[in-house]
Amino acid sequence: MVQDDVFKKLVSHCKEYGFVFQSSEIYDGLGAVYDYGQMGVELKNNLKKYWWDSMVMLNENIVGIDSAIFMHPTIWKASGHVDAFNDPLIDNRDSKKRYRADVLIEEHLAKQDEKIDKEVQKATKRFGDTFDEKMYRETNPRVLRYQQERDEIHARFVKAMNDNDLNEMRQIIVDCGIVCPISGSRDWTEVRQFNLMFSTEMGSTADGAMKVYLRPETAQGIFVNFLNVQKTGRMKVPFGIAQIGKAFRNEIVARQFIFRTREFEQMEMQFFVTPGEELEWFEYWKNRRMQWHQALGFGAEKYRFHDHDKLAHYANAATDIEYEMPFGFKEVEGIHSRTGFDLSQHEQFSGKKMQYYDPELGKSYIPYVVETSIGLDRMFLSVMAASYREETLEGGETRVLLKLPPTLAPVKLAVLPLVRKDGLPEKARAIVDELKFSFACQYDEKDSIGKRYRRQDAIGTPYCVTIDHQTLKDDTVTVRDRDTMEQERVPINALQQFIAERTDMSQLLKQLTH
RNA sequence: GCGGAAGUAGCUCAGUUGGUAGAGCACGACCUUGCCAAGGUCGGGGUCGCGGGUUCGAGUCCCGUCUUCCGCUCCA
Repeated sequence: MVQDDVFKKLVSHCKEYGFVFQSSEIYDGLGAVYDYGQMGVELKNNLKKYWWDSMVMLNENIVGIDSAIFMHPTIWKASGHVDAFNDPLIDNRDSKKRYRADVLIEEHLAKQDEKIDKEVQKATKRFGDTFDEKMYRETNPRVLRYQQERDEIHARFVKAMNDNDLNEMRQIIVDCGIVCPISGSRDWTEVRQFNLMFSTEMGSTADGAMKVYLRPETAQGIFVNFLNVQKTGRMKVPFGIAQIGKAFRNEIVARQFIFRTREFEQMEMQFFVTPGEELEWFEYWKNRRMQWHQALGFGAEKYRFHDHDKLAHYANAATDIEYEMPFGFKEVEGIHSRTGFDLSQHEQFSGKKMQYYDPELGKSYIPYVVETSIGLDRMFLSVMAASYREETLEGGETRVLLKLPPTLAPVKLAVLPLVRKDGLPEKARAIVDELKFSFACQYDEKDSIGKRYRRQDAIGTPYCVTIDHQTLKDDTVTVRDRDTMEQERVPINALQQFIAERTDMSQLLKQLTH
């Protein structure tokens, strides 16, 4: 309830101060699509830089690429997305619940298996040691009948899935008398196909256009360029390829502000290793990635790993890094040991060898992949949630501030003349003109100095430089710290260094190297 | 997609039994003050989410629709 409140305020704050706007707002908005405003884009760019530098700059065996959003449609067959991202869905009219039709049928088949096993178990008890289970399964009329029913349904189900026959799937559900677990009713809607991939057409429609997809993940752009980068970059396993880019998923339900959107940005790094070493590297990247998050200083207790119990078909280890959002611990980053699945698939579908010749081992192999994949928009949300504060000051006044890591702040410093006369504005402008080549600066002379400080607090500006009458005499200014609200006097010619050593990206990156 | 709630100025909200839209903050100009927001004067800004309907008249009642939030569902 209280947390809910905080979340609402955060969303309002994002809009009011130009961080995040709803897409197409003047046309009533477009569902689950958001735009980043003048402050948001700066924060987002800084997050990208933090990630990119930590990957590409700090690791000599990691390089970046920027692959196109459009890719050959066969790539999505090879990756499994065409099949896996196509769910046949069915609704129960009484409970209003939605199910995956294939899951309902699979569950029914599993129940059928249980029934048979029960019969066998009963018989085992009855006959004791002399019981021949195999014989019993093959000859007992009741078991045979159950088994036959089950096999028939199974055969129909497999065929329906292969043919993508939605009507048949519904018919199986009806024929099996499958009921909704909630309502117990058999009042089912039609089965509808829901494709999580957006598609469009490439080329002239007159002479038969090609259906192409908007990529549902950036990873495949890395896999299909694996050999290009390895060969032209003379990369040796183990090495990694990093990429930041947009991806698109037509989510059935996309909610919770920018946590789940239909158009989103990923920062992914695929690390290619010798098969057999992947689990060590998986551990290595788990720790490296957690360190990256925690270096932001929001507190270690805000993060946790969530290991997957159920692994995807391509993975042999997987974990999420979760951050405690106002609505609970939520996945921000995934780390997966993807084995050789992706490259093998592309080898098979493209007919091209996707192998690496290892000079040390003296042989070729398909490298295994350890993936780190972070949702930039989620990361953005976690940073905003972690930074948003409402403070009560001595004297009962309140202030709203974004306690952003200075390195990530959209504006590094505001330059403020204490009064709008006596040449102070001119002096302030001169300072901005000098520092704007190094830092994102803001100049503000409107309203009282206290009000201006609060405005900067609200967008997370770490330092406010104030020009007063003493400045005119000795060329010093006061620098006010966002978090402590304390001021210190700094000579103008020392400002550049003062701000740099507190806001430069290297300050954050240096925490990662030990 | 289903159920529930909501949508009035940039933000937070008020608006009576239906009678032609308000407040605070924010924003702009000027004056004043000058180191932690909310002094003074003046001003800009809303076809009340959108579209229908009922009515002499709809922010208010009815229907549809869009968007957001919560729950369900989904998230290889």
